[in-house]
Amino acid sequence: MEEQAETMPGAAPQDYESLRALLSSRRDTMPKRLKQLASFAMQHPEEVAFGTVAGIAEHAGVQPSTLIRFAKSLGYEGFSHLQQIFRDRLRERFPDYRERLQTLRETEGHHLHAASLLEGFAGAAVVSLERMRDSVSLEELSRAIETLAKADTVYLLGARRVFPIAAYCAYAFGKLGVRAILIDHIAQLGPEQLATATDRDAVLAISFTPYAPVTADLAAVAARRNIPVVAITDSAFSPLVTSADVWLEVAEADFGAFRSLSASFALAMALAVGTAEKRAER
Amino acid sequence: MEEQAETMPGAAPQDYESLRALLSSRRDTMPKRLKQLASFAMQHPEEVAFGTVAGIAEHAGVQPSTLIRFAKSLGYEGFSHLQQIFRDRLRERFPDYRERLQTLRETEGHHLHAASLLEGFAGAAVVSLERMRDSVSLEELSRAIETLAKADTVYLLGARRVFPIAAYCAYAFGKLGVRAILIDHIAQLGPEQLATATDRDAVLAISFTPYAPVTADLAAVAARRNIPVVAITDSAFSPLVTSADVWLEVAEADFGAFRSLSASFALAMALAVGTAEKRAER
DNA sequence: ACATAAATGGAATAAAAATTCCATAAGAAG
DNA sequence: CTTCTTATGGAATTTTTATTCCATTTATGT
Repeated sequence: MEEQAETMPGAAPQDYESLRALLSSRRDTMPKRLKQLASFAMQHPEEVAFGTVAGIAEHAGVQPSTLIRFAKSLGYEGFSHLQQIFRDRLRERFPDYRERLQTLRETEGHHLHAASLLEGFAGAAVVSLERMRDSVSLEELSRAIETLAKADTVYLLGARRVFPIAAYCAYAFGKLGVRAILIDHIAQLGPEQLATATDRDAVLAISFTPYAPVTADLAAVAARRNIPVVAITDSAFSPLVTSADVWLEVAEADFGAFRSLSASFALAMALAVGTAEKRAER
Repeated sequence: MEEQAETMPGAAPQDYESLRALLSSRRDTMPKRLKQLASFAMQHPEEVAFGTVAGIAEHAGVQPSTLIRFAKSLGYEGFSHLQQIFRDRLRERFPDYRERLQTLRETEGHHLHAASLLEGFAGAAVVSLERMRDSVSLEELSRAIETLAKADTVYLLGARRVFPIAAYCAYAFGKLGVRAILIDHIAQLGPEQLATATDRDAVLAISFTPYAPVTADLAAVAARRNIPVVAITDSAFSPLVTSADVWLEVAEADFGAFRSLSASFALAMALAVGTAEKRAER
């Protein structure tokens, strides 16, 4: 009775999709570490395709031997065998729009609408990002980073449609160890939330058409009090421009009535990380 | 005078396109076996990316040692180093990537850092969006839209990193005339904010690794009370999956320690608009 | 044709990687 | 609480893979 040992007798999935399915179906019965690995593998398939046992184990936070156990528990002979599945997947696929349109065309009526909505928003986001890549002034971006890096505390200003960006900045700055205060204007306390700012701090203000009056007003107040203002906005005609020491222009594309926020997010992230790194230099 | 040995002093191409260029420029001056190998490599790049020295040597009809000589003659430390270039190309499977890097390389030192940060975050966003386009299940997306369209009120659940998405949904649903309540968990009142929800409403829960416990907990509470739960999450192993009636998978790419949110945003927008339109049909 | 340098094949060696094994810990069943 | 099973971490081992080295061949210039 030796040797039968592992779970599935040779019934290991031979392609990525079946593997994915198997993993999903087993997610409730897997031991902790194996589950952890399964999750990692689905999130970083390229890493599994190219990495070494030791490297992947480290990134996934498990022991090397766990990878082998994992592969065997799925029916493979060893990790190398499992890795082959991940590699095959990368070999096959190359990006093409042709394929995408084809898929869209083949989508049955029932799902067609959902498909085109998703395609539309994803498309708008990609366009925005592409456009930003060669429209943002690096000169200004560097200056913005300088300004924020010098500040003691960064006050984050963004209302309505762009509030999510300001909220994300609060998260990112926090994680990076940069003191930041999100002016969320709760109970209409915006002015009071900003009241503690001095000229040794800085304001990061975000606003797009139609410009929320609060943001413009508070930015103006800050400027009058000599607090450095960095602005992210969509044109030279924005009310923020007059209050800003440095301003960055981002033109987002829209789909239907909704404009993308992707480019602004990317820009905000670059600002946050840039600021933290510049501070670390000191 | 030993050790200088190889042709180019460390000036090895760092990306596929430069390598390609170097190879064609040397086409006429290369010795027979190296030329043979160069030609093979250009014709079977995947094989070079995935294969072993012995395997590739056999296919290309040369000795294993020739591969090492080949790599060194191009300025690499060894074959493994050269192979990395081929692997990177498969990882970053996007057409104009090359062009991007070129621009980056031309950027002057002063702004280089800002430029690469921006490029990195924009790149991660685009990768996420592309990936989502062929990984999201339209079937599930349609079901999610159905579920939300039937609901009286949509309760929005998202904490920490993904809070901005939930906040944006609140904005979008509001504009579209769909009643929605953002559970912002202010003063730790999350459970109370959700208390008024009934089985005629629905919850839209969003959470990615590392999953914020609140979100999982509240989603579980909702499920127990028979409130339909739609989840946006990053893998089948997410704690949200067990509570969800429908769940949508989005795997975001990251740059440095920060993961993109672009794909999730696009998906959330599609959900919101899809929901509003479906309601209008009635 | 000869001398010299460059290129090649192939075995030997070194390095890196995958896999096994076992002691211990955590968990389930009684 | 005890016993038995399953899961886990980590070192030891084996296997695979890359690289080096050198004897031999092939090309190059005089």
